[in-house]
Amino acid sequence: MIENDALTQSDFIREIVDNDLKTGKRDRVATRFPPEPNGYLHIGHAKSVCLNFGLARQYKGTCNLRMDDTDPAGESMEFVGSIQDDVRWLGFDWEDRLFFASDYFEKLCQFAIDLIKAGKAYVCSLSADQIRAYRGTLTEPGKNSPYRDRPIEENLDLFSRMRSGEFQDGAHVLRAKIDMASPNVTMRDPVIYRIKRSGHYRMGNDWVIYPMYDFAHCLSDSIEGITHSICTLEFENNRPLYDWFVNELIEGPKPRQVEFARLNVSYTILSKRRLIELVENKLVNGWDDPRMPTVAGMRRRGYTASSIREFCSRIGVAKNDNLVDIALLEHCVREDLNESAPRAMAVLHPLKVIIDNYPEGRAEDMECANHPQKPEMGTRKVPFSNTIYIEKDDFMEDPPRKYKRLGPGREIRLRNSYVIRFSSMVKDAVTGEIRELHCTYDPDTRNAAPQDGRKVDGVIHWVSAAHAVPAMVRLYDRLFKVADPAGTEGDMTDLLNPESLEVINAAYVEPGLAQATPGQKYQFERLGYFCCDLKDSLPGKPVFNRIVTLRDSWAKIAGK
RNA sequence: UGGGGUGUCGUCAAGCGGUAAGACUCAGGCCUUUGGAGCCUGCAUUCGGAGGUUCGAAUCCUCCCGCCCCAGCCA
Repeated sequence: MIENDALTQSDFIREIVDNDLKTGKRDRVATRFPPEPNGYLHIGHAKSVCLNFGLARQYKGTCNLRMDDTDPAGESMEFVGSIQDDVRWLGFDWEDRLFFASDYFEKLCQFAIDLIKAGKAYVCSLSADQIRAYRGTLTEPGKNSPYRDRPIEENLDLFSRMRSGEFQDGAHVLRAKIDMASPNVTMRDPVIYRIKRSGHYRMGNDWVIYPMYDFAHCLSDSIEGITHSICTLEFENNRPLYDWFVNELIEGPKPRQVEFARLNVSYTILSKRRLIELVENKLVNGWDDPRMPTVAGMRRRGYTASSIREFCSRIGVAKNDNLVDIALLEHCVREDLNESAPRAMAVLHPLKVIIDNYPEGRAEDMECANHPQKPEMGTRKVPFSNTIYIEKDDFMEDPPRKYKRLGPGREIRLRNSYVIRFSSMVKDAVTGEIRELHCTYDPDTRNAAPQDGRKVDGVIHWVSAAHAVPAMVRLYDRLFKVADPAGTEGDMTDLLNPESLEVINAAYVEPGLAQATPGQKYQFERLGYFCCDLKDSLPGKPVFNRIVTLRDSWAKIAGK
C-alpha cells in the first residue's frame, strides 16, 4: 500500500546504515519514533516517521513507537491517542511494539543506582539557580558542586529518600559526575533525576522523581535494542553524553545516534511550543484546524497520507538548515488528487444567468465525465435548466484582451453543456451591482462544436439554480503572511494571515454532492480540490474544505 | 571570545579528484469542452571567499567569512 516510498532512496543516514551492515558492525536495523505525548504530530514529525519507519521497511528491520514521557508536565493520554492515530494514518505499523519510557522507570532507577555505586553520579543539593551559576558560561568553565564528592553511601541513601518522597520538589537532584570544565556544556555534570510531584498521566503518583531526557533516552534505546537512534540536529551536542551513559551502563552492542536537520516549511510554523500557543489562544480552531501543519489538521483539510509521504521523500534527508517551499507540499497534494479525485461542479460566488431561449421548466440531464482522462471512473448526470448560476469572476462588463470568459457580446462554452451567448445584463438600480445576466444558447452545441465551425475558446462551470444544493464552503489559505514566521521578529500573532480562512455560507454545488461522504475528496472543476468535512458535514447540508487550489495561470496573467 | 554543526540554482538536494543529477518555483511554447491535466523548451562556465596541491578540484590542504545549535531540575 505504500507505493511511493523510500525503497530506492539514498541519503547520508542510509549510507551509514549500509556501512554498518556491510562491515558487520550490525546485523539488523532497529529504529524508533520517540515523540513526547505533549502535543499533536506535525509535518516535521511526519518526516521523522517516514524516515524511521521507512528505514525499518527498507532494511527489513523494525521500528518501535515509543512515547518519551519522562516529564509529566503537559503529557496526556489524548496526545498518546492522537499520535497513534496519526502514525497509523500516515501508513505505518509498529505492530506490538508500542512502548513508553515511563514503563522503564524502575529499570532507569536501577541504572542510576549503578552509576552512583560506580562513583559516577552524586546527589547535588544546590538550588536550580546555584546549579546554573556553577555551570559556568559558554566561554568559561564551570565549578564543581560542593556536593560532588559526597560518599557513595550517602548518595545512595539520599537518592533512595528522594525516590521515597522525603524531600520537597527541587531540594536535591541526581547528577552525573563528568567534567565541569568541559567545553561542551551538556557534559558539565548534567542533572539526571529531579524531584517533581506533579503526578504522571500514566504512572499516577507512583513516582516523585523523574529521569531527564539525556539519561532516559539513550537507555530506553538500549533496552529496546535500537541500532540507529535517529534524531534532529539540535541533539548533536548531546551525543557525547548519550555515548557516555551507554558506555558506562550498557554491555554489548550499543545504539548509535545519528542526527539530521529538522524540517521547516514556508508560511507555517513547526515549533511545538508555538503550535500549542495557537491552539490555547484560540488563534485556530484546535489541533485539527485545517490550517494547522499538524497531521490531524492536514487530514481534516483533505491532504492524503500518500502525498505527505511523497513530500517527505522529495525533500530528502540532510544536515543543512532548510526552509522548504510549501508549494512543494501543495504540488504533491495536487499530483495525487489529480489522479484520484472525481470532478464535480460548484459555484462559490453565484451570479444568476437566465437563458432566454431555453424552455422554462424544462430540465436536461447532462452526462459528465468524472475524470476527463479516466473513463473508467465513469460518468454522472447533472441537471441543466434555463436558470443557472455561474461564478461572478466568469463575467466581466469590460474585460481585458486576454480574458477568455463571458462578457458583453461574447460567447462561451458551459462545461459539459451548451454554448451560450451574452444578451443583456440587469443591474441593481441603487448599487449598480450586476444582478443577473440574460443569454441565449445554441441548441446544436450540446457536447458538440458549433456547426458553423466558429471557435469558442472559454469554458466555464455552472450549476442549475433549481437543482443545485446550497453548501458551506471554507476556503483555506496559508496560516502566515510571511514566508519564515519562525525567523521573523515580532509577535507571532501579527504575522498570521488574516485571510487564512474565508467561509462561504451560500455556495451551490451540483445535486449529487448533497450526500457527499465526510472525507470524500473532489475536484471542483476550475476551482481546486475540496474535501467533505469530517466533523461538520451533514447529509443534505454538506460542508466542504478547500484542500488546495488548482494551478491558476489566469491569476498570473491578470496579476501582471 | 568556548564547543558542536553547516555553507552547491529563488527553494530543497545529488555530487565522495575527471570536468555541476533531479524536483519544486519561475519564464516561454504546444495542446485542451477544467486558463486544470499533459507535452516541449529555457533557467548555476559555476559550487560562501581567497590562496595552494594536481594534467585535472564543488570534491584534497591552508586561512578567512556567513548561518544554525548548546549555559531547562524541557525534549
